[in-house]
Amino acid sequence: MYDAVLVLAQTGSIRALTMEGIAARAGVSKQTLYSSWPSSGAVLFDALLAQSLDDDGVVALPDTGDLAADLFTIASAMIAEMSDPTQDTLLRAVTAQLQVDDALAAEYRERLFDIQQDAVAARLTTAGVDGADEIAELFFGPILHRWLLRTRPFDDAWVRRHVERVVRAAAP
Amino acid sequence: MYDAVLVLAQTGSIRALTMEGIAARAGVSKQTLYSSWPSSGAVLFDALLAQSLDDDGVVALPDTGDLAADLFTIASAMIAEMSDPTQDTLLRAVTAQLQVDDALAAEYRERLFDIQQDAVAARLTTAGVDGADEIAELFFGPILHRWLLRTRPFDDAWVRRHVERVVRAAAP
Amino acid sequence: MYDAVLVLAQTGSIRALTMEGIAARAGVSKQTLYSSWPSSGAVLFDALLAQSLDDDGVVALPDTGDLAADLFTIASAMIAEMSDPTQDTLLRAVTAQLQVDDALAAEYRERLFDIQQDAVAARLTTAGVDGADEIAELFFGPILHRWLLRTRPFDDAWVRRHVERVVRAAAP
Amino acid sequence: MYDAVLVLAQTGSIRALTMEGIAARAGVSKQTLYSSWPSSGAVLFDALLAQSLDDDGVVALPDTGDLAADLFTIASAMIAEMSDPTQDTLLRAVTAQLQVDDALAAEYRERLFDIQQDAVAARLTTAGVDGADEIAELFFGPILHRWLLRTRPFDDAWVRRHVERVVRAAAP
DNA sequence: TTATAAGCGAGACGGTACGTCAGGTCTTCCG
DNA sequence: CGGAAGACCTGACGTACCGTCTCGCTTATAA
Repeated sequence: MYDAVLVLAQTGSIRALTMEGIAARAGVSKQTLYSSWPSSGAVLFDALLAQSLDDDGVVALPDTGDLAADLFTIASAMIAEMSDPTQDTLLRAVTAQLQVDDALAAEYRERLFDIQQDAVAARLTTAGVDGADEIAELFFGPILHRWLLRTRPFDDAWVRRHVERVVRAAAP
Repeated sequence: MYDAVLVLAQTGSIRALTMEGIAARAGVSKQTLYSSWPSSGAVLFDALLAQSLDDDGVVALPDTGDLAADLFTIASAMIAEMSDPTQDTLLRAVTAQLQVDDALAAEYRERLFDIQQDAVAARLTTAGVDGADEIAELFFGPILHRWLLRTRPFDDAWVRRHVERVVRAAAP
Repeated sequence: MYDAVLVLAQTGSIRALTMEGIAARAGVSKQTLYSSWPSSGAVLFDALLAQSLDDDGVVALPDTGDLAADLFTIASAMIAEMSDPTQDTLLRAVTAQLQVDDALAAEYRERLFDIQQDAVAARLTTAGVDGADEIAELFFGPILHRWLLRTRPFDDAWVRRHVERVVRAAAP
Repeated sequence: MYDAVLVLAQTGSIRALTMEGIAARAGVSKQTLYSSWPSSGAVLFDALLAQSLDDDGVVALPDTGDLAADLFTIASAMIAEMSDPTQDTLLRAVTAQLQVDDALAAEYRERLFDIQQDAVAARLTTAGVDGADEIAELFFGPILHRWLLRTRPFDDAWVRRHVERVVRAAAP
């Protein structure tokens, strides 16, 4: 099932990611799809999740003792993921649905976003940062911003500067 | 025309914002709509723009000499706008379309986002900040993040802390 | 099982008489249903049969020596049965299926219709009528006609006149 | 549109006469079909009507002065029509729907059946028959009966005998 | 002033996808 | 090990919008 989603995300446009299309591609009836997911957004989201978990199974963040270096590593990994065309297509499709579907948005927060953010916040707390949640937002926000609005491509130098700024802002 | 969009954005759900619905509400044929805009996203976007411009006509940012205070004012204004239910509905509908429609995304950047960002960057430059564009991203990113993911409601205290962090990060 | 059919025929519309619905109502899996009957028509038909047989067990026609009186009795009984809402619903559902399903139609003739017709034909033969089968058709035809097309409600006076006409037509 | 229906009625089984199939065969969208007819039964019925009217445009019954001969002509024409495979398929499909759809049944009576019956009743009245409506029922009933239940094929000898019986029953 | 054209409303149309229902088949698992 | 349970594919249902199109009716300009 997820394979079908991924294939469509790779080959077709974002518009091809419909319940009808996924069912057809997976050789599965629509009914079967609807019995497992209530909407195309939910399927895409789970496919995304499955895809992410294939990689590492759990969100394990590095802790080398050097906060800036670790944040750079984390950001680079995120960006690499978001830059993969398949992931990008899926993420954008899901993001579009999140605007429209509150239930899906809540699930997204619970099962994907909060976990990431909490992990980063934990790493920040380890480094002695106060208000780690909000610093985590400061860390994620601009990355989301650049990706969502496609204002500028990501590059390592920017990531490095971004991390420096976050670290500086986190200082007491 | 824009009135129709706004009425639909107020009363109906986000799903009601279709070409068909707008045309019907405006007492206009679909053809007339299509002759002015290529997609529902474009209509919504222009309605959004028109709505914003009704308020002030131009993006005039304050410059009291106190950077933190000015950024707080700017952020508060943005947040107030994004918190208005009508604007919120419209913005989310447009944001959803931006993921799918590249042309619309480009127009959005040109006609709405860059202007805001450039204005803030200019204000930052005035305050002697280096790399103002990236600081502007740092400023907007977390606000977008909170709004888009609805992680937490906005409140003045958070805005104040956020601005402080941005200012601190901008320091040389 | 038949109970489920009858309950559905009473309470729901004719459209509720589906394999799925009957299985659900009977608390039985569809497979169980299919293992005993090949189609919804067959279930309905057997339910109909069971229902009829509950009443008298066998088609026993009166023979008082007065042909017209006996035909009137027979017709009245038929009409009473067809006027019962539950029976009516079932009969119409079966009749609809008969048009589509030849096997069912054959079974219907063998197990329900021919028996009735032969009984009437036998009664007619007893009364010295030639070509009793065709007279039986003359007897049943208009009743079926009125019921099927709902042209006019049944009433005793009409039945009486109808029987008279059949008797007159049967005369040598 | 009607062509599509007729082609399907000829080539496919009675089960192929669906809204989806008709639309596809006619090269028309389902919406267009639904904008003209509320159900497949209605389309089939109109196709049937159009087909009948193509032949003669109006129900013109013969009046040679010889009632039995005229009834024979009428019955033969009816039977010929009902024996045409295409017409037969259509008629059975419609008949099946009539059991389920009251609105369609009413329309059928008004636009097809009553007209036929009234014409025959008028011819009977011309011949000095009392209660012509009920005699018309006596005339149509057994024909419907034989066709509907497929008890026996039609043949001229039976039709002749049937007409004789009707005439005899109609005598005062 | 009248003819001509442009613009607009209305809405029909071929499509695609939606979400649902029922029909039959096939596997699985329990007694 | 045989039959009940339920998952599954299929196909049709009726609906909502999409983007294109044709039809008349205004209305405004030019002859």
